[in-house]
Amino acid sequence: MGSKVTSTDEIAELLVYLGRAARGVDTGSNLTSAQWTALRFFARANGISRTPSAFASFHATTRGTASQTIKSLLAKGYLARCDAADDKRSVRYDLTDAGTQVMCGDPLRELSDAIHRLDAGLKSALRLALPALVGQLADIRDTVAFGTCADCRHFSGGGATGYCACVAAELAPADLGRLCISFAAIQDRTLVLGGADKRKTT
Amino acid sequence: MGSKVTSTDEIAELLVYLGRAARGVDTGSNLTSAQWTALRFFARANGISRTPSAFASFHATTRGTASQTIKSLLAKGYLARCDAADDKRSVRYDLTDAGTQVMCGDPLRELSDAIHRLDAGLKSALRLALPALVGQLADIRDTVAFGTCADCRHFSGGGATGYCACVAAELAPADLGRLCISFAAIQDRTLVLGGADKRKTT
DNA sequence: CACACTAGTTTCGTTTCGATACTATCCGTG
DNA sequence: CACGGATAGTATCGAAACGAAACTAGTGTG
Repeated sequence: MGSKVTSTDEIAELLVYLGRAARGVDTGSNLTSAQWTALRFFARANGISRTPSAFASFHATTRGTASQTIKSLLAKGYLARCDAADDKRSVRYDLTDAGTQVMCGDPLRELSDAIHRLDAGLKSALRLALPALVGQLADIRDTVAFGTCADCRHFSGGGATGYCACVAAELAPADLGRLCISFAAIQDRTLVLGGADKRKTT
Repeated sequence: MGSKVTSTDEIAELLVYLGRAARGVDTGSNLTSAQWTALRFFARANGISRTPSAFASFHATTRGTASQTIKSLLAKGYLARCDAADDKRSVRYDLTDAGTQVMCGDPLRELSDAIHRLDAGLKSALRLALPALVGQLADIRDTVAFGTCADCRHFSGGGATGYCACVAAELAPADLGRLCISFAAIQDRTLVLGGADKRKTT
């Protein structure tokens, strides 16, 4: 094989291309690409997911590297250490006010603008297809996926609040719709392999 | 300001996430992420686009870095220097047999598989939405976009052959459907999902 | 309580990448 | 034709990003 190019391959290429192009140009506040990804993650993840380990698996890197990235953001004053969990090993990082401030200059905004300009049909198609794709990929790799409650198998109930079968509790409105490390994609397919919670961190 | 999260932002995040996750695990043939991207590009670009400069703008990097990546692939014997243009400054690189061989182990295959498993409707939606998105992004940034003839404004005529208004000539079948540096996106694409509203597997 | 395991951090060496400078070639203008 | 200015490609260097490994500390299971 190798020489036959299907539309599937083309889609894959475009995804990689967009993912790289999305890094954009850093205007002003000089953060590196990794730092932006981290800041974005901590801005968007729910309480139980704002940890170095969770960010490491989200960013597909090691915990050591993740720790370094976080440290640099701490030094800049954009993140604050905030350990308030029952597990004393665990550390939670929150965005500071300066952190939320600087997020306004996120270079990803360019990509958001481009998406915003898309035809509404195309946009909602993306809104459906991409989470599904993330789920498929995580399934193939047998790794953790990330996603938000709306696409999560653990979630039930709609409206302003809802129930998460994973933490076994009603969700705070603030955490609803945020990135979650315990996310498990809803699969259209019937071939789902069993485990609801498959985690693997090296 | 920055705290309201729209579905647009979610899409952008997912694209970045997928783009990074798509790097996959390198099985066997140890090429770096940049080297894979280069190899993929030279495998998929048409004649006038297989140059260091074109790759540099495709990969959103500098010509110097692009040159280095290419050099490493030359050393491995996956690319061959092949300057046959009228412009003596310009250099064209082609994949060697070993290069096409090694492309079979492309880690991007995992992502392709994931796409392949998607519902057909979602997949064709991606096939429409992503090129449009690339076009919008290039438009906002005022940079070059990359794409294939099917989505290109310069292209007309269908079937096995077609006319490219940019090179002002009929295209060789081999170059039809390959990446082109002179690509210009068709702007107003809308999603027309046929009557078959798909929700199920296969 | 011993053992295995996980969370987080630090250190170190490799690799990668961007900025810069340099050469060769093309092209337009007088 | 000569002379700039622009463009294609390359080489060099320093900063950073990253992965691997070692280390500390807390958890939980037998």
